[in-house]
Amino acid sequence: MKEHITGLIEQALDALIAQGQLPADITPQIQIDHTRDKSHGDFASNIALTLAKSARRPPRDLATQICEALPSSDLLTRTEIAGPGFINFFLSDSSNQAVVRSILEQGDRFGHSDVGQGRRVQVEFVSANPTGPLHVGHGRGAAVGDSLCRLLAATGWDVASEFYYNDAGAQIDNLARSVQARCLGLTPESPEWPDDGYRGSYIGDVARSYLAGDAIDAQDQHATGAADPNDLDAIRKFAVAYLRREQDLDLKAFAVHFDLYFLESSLYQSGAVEETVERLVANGHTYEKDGALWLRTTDFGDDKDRVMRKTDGGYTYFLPDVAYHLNKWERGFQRVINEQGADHHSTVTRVRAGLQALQQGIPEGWPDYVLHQMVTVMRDGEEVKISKRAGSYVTLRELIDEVGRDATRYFLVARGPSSQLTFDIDLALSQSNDNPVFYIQYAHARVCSILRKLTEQGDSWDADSGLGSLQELQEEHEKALLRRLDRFPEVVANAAATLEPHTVANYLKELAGDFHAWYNAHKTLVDDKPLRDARLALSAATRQVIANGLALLGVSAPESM
RNA sequence: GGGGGUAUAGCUCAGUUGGAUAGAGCAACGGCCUUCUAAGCCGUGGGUCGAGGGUUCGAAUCCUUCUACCCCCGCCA
Repeated sequence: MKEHITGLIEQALDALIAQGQLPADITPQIQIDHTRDKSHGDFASNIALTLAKSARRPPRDLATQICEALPSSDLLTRTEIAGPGFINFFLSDSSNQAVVRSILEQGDRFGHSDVGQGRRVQVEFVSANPTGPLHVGHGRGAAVGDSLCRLLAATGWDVASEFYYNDAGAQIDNLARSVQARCLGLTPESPEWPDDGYRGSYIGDVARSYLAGDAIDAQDQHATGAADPNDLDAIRKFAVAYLRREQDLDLKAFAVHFDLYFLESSLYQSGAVEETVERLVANGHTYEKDGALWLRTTDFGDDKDRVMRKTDGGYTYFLPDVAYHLNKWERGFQRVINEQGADHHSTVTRVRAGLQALQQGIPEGWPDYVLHQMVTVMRDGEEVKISKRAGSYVTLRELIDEVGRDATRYFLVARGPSSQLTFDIDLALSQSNDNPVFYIQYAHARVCSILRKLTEQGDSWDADSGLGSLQELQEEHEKALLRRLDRFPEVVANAAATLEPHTVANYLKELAGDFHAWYNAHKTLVDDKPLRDARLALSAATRQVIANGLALLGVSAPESM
């Protein structure tokens, strides 16, 4: 529709230029906006305002001329000049109602598009090391990352989701020593407890399971426990598998799927890390200082250079990160999106710098990052500090168990990633009725209920009849709902383009609001059959869009509540 | 000290990328269920869009300077 109006304006401008009313050298940027206030029509353009200066004409005069030059269109009933020089476009009823047919015809594909054109995109998210269960911060990453995958898939991208983790570094050693200490009967209070050991009670669970000889099958890790508390390698392997399995269960409960789990250790085994170092050295972006090997990241916008090989010969974490991203590039992902917590912000510059220093033709701003700000958790009116080492934090699983998967996902995805998020458990529990996710789901369930009622009455609904009598939809509530439904594809496209899933959540809240208002004001199952069928068509279309939108957020659309 | 983020109603937050009179939900108050699900609807009150300056037809939105809070700034990941 926007394209249609843009085309009309273009024709009008061309005509005015041909008549010599406008200078030929203007370069109009035609912008069509949805109106905020329906008294301003359905769409508005500021074209006369932006052209006023170069045309040296008062904007309202210009607007009048443009309006007069507009070709006629079946889709419009009228245009008007308003305010300082806006041109408002009023759509005909039939063009407003056409969206119902589109929705019912396209079904669960309504709102999808093909802007991605089948290009590949990789989304990496969560990427938690297997040193403990997933906490609420990981949950935000999971909710946002998974929703991004769904949005990108819906807009025509070929999406690959990936989870990257370190199964061999210092933190894993720490994990193994912590589990070993538990195997030996130590507790975090013991004087012999390892420095910086993981203190959470789950470490004791891992130790017991190890000693019991349990067999662990995770998505990508398998191990069997042994009785020997002195076999640190066996403990390490077991602990990693055990905690990976825990995380798998967390992710499963959250309905989040990964196409690939990528091990940092594989980059060492394949020689990718060494190769990366050699290329960086060969390209002359490195130097030796204090017995360490440095990368001159300041050449690429960092505020200071970074150590890549430590004096002990080991590599700092960011070097495998660079090797990993080179690997992504070499796998053919011209677009990569990394969703991570904002506390990893400093790695963005370093990884990009390392990739530039490799001189492999990787674009400067590659890869994309979506950084979500911290989640603070409130319980009993107090902030719960997240500390894996101290073992005091709220796990994702606890949240899912307490407030449900749908509410948890919705809460975590409904805010812009760049905003800090407070997850108030007490609020989510005690006032779960006020949770917006129920409000949206309720709208969906209500439509299902109407259709059930129809069936109970021994009646059935004829979609063709409904689509044939859409002109019956003349109530203001119905027009508002039609306008809202029409915007869904644009909302999806915009959310995918800006990587902001929360805009879908906001849209759904508004859509549900429009529906509830209509539902209360006007009965659907009326005796007047054409009107009834038209309303059923509108209801079914609303249900479809709610279901499609919730699917993008990974939230279910229940048929009854 | 440097980098990133945030600041909008009492609280939690939107604000369609610079448009017309800044919006929801909670909380407060008052209404609506013998009628398709009241987890709903309708109404009332509530604002110096952190502060100052700038850009222009037009700013919550862009630029700039401050202020406050959060996160990073390790040869940890």
